[in-house]
Amino acid sequence: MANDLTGPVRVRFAPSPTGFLHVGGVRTAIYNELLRLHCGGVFVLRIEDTDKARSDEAMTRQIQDALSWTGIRWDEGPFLQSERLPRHAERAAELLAADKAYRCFCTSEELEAQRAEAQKQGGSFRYPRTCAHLPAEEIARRMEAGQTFVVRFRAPDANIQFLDLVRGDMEFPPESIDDFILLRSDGSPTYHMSVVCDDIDMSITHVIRGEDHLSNTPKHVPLFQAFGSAVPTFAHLPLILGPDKKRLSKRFGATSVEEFRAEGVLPQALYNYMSLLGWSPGEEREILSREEMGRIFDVDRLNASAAVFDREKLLWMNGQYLTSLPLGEIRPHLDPFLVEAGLTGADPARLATVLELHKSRARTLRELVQSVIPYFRDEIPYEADLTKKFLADPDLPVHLAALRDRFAEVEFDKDALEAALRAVAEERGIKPSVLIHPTRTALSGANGGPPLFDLVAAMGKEETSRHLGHFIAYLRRGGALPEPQD
RNA sequence: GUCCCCAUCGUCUAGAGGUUAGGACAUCGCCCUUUCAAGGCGGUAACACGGGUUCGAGUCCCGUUGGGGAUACCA
Repeated sequence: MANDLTGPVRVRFAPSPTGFLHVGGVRTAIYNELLRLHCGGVFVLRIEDTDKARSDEAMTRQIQDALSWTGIRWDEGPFLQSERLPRHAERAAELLAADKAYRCFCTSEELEAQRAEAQKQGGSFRYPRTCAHLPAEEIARRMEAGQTFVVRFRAPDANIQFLDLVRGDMEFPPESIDDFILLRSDGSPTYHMSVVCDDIDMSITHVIRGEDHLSNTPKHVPLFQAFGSAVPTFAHLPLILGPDKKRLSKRFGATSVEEFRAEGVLPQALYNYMSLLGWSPGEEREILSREEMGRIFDVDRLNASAAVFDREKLLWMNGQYLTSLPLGEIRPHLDPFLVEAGLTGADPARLATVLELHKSRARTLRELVQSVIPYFRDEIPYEADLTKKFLADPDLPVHLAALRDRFAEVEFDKDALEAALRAVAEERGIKPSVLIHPTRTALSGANGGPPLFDLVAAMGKEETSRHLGHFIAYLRRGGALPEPQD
């Protein structure tokens, strides 16, 4: 059970397609990928779709899309577990033939009653091995009579040991498991049978999965051994919690990849943030690419305690990526938001300019696109509490009119515009800021944003003049809405 | 109920017996600045509790408390 991480590994991510890929799943996939990136080897994608009632093809597709979008690449698969069921049953039959498993004729009802009784006595229920040693003739007789049976694993009576990279050497007493079911009465394999069989067939060396599987592992280990197969090394990742320290739920916002995507989170940011939830790179840098993390990934630095998902930090990190990534790289992710905002027809050059101006000011792609909408509007909506102080200055319309006239005469680059505005201010004996703030409102309707002269230059001569004209008229009307046109 | 896992600032974490307990998000203040961000500088803020072991414990052991997981012919 040496922690041998020197050679290539074979890892797998095995989600159930029962819904959207949630953040816990992505993180598991990421750690699998990082180990594969670090050690070399193969990353297998396996879809555990054996619960037909809850799985469908669309969800399988969805999970692959979500993984791809996040930037996770697998080498083999996707393998559909549902297609391998005959193989699992065949392997279970081998155990039966080798007397490492046996037929059990107890009915669910009987067992249910026993379980209820055991609970009442204050203990846990283990299958009492009622059918563990039925004589061959008895088995034959019952089968003859058409009695249904399940196939149970003959659990060994020895301590179960395995290596968990997160928690160290694990040891469980034999009582911690019972003769669990391998094949249901309809002959279909159970989860435990399927996973172990697949992990053997796919030569998985390292099983990285959620902590909810930790208590399944004592069942899986003796099964590997019963098949005479090498037991993989495990890593059980702690769960991700919500702000209430309970299992992460929808109550506190997005929990799936598609939701974060729809909010305008970049895949790089999601990948980076998720990888840091339960693992630390051992250096103080936190903004790390997938490649860098792959290089320095070290399972010893996986954390054993559950982590609270911090949406604020994710958004901060997204802002960092938005600021540092060149526009060309984020552009493809922007398109759905541009469509949503009705900006698909916008002048591409101007769009690029204003996106550039605003991208370091937004935390999400959605925010970014929202902040850019005013540049493409005929009318800028003014907020009353923003314009109040401008309305209080009776001279302002005249000042702005003068500014508008001056702007009409200058070249539209930011230095020339700034010089022009300062000149107007000086001529009129006012501070530049008296002109700057209302101009910003006239052009954007907002009180924040990029440097004013960048904004004016991006807006262009015509639009600037028009918006200033509107604002001057608005101020002259005393803030009233324009008269309706006939 | 039983079994298992976990426990450092509000949150993510560093810390492998001797540290002024470090960083990041959030928060507060200052600087920069026409504004908003970004950035820079600084502040508030943590070893759950109780026993051991040790010259010395955030670090090792036991217990308590708290949180989580598992207890299926689900995966």
